[in-house]
Amino acid sequence: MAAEAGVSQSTVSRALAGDPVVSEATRARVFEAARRLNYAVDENAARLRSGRTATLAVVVICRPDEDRKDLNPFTYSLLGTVCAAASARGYETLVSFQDGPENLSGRYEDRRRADGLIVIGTTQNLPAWTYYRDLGLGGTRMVCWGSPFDELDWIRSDNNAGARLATRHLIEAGYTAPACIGSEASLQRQFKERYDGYVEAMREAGLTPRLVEIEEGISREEQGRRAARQLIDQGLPCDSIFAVCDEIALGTLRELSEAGVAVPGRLGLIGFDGIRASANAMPPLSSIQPDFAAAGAMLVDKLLATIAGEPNTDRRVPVTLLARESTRRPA
Amino acid sequence: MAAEAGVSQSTVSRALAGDPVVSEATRARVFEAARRLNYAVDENAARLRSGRTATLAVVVICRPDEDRKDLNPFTYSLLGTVCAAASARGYETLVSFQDGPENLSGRYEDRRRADGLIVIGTTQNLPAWTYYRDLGLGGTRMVCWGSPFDELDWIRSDNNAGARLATRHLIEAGYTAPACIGSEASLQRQFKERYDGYVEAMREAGLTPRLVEIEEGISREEQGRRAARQLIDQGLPCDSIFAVCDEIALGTLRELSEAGVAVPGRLGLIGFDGIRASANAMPPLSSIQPDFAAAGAMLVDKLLATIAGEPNTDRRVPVTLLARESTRRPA
DNA sequence: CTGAAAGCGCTTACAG
DNA sequence: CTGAAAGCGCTTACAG
Repeated sequence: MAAEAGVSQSTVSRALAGDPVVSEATRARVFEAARRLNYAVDENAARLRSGRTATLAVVVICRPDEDRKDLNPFTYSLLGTVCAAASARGYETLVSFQDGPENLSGRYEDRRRADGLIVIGTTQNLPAWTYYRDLGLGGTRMVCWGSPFDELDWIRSDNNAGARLATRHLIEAGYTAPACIGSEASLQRQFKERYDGYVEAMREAGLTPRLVEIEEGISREEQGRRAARQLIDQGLPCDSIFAVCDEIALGTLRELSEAGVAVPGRLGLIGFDGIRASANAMPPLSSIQPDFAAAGAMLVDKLLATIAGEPNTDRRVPVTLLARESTRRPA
Repeated sequence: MAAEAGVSQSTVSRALAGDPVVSEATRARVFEAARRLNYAVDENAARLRSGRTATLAVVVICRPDEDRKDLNPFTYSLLGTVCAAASARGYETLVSFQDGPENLSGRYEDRRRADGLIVIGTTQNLPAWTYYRDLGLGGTRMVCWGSPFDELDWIRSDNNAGARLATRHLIEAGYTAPACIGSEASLQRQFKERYDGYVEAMREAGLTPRLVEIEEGISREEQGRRAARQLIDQGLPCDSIFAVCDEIALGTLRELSEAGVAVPGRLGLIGFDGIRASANAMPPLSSIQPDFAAAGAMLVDKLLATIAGEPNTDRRVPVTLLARESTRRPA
């Protein structure tokens, strides 16, 4: 390659790396030769020598034995925006889906495979999150979405603002008894934050909060179904529902629909997360949507700041109201 | 590290790589030392020296300017199973989402970043597929899902069998005039295969096929909506619909639903792809589901066979019928 | 079964 | 602005 361009190996390297010190004429000659030979830099050698990997590892935590095709679509959307944000900043992404203890492995930095780690996915896999917490405490650079722990760097939706937005939307639409299907105790800490926001908005409106606590150890959809069943069995002591995530809300909606409860007539319903499937529900589900692109960008930027040893205090992804047909329109 | 274990560098390498030639006692000593020092092999150096990357690149083609969170969920599910299959075979996955010409880059092999390439994603981006076709013709080892071209290795659903399954399901349920919302000309060649299967099943039942051709250049959902609108405007000259993909079927369902057409009473509806969102539709959408895990495994296995220079003739992913509420039950 | 030595293909001080 | 040289941390013949 150096021979083809008629320069030294060093100059080839500098030209291709965009070092401004090489002359324009030389650079052109080198690029032309590279094109002729279909030459590309061996990244293994480059990375070995330079010590930089320009790669971020993205770990998606799954529920044990969960079918890969059935992951929460929220997770997939977040994966997409994380990879896009990394790419926009010149980083490639090494992606893996992990569930059981036998395939947990986050030693990307030690192995010089990546400069740091972004961990996303289901909260419902405590052993996996414990493994990654310990790794992070051991010095691996990482940022999380959905960790049940607070020790490590994380990014989350602005859950308080979103829950207040949802609750006020119900109240402004004329509902006077919004209940919340959610949890104070779930490993998914965002649920508690959303419930707290709901409680605050209710109190401010002079209304009494009502929580239907979800059951643990079953799918989100099934949680929504069972909570709806419970409300139906109690004779529907509410006129609307704020469900703390869309997957739960979709289960709730199906159960209500099968029981013949009219939405939004008899019961208004709003979820949280703004997943795409909520638009396909009937009626289309109102929701609170985080800015997905911002979420991906914030995860990547926080990790890059950590790697560079710079401060980065952004933690909350802004959210907006998606008012669709599962809630009445405000008067 | 070698000092810590009291052996040579060569022996450390052999022990950690699992070379059966090293004695059990030595291996144990090396592993113990690695644990103490928290040592991990520098993969850049290992890969440089050995020439193997144990990595597959996975490229997801997006529609230009498409929001990363709005990709067809089919694509995300396939991404998940591809990564899982690669991981099960000892390969890591370098994932990137590509759309515009400025971020098209598939030179993973040249750069020694990966041993080969799996390309999936939307068919609706001809420049991207053209780029990858040329790359493949130039010798890059790759396998595709969704390419509008036939030149390269590909894996697809068993579209003929699936379409026949769907059509016969409608006929057996008592529908006598199933139409097809699909395409003979779409870049998505799978649509033509599905239409052909529909036509065959219709002919075998002595029925006359009817195609509602989708419009190009709009989203799948919008294609479904417009086709439904067209049928409604024609006074519904059919009693059921086979839509060639779920995203189209969901658009169709929404349009029918807004127009007050009862599904499955006035019109039966079945889609294709078995995406998760179809289960959340109201009524839940019947569909043809490819075996996603098999799809991911077949893509990876075909690529690994190509890399190893071995034959691999598997191309068709088996499909099954998902009979849900959008079609009447067979008598 | 283990060790000494070569070399994978780069980047980067250092020198000019 | 360019080149000669060192060396990143491994793996792998080769020798014993």
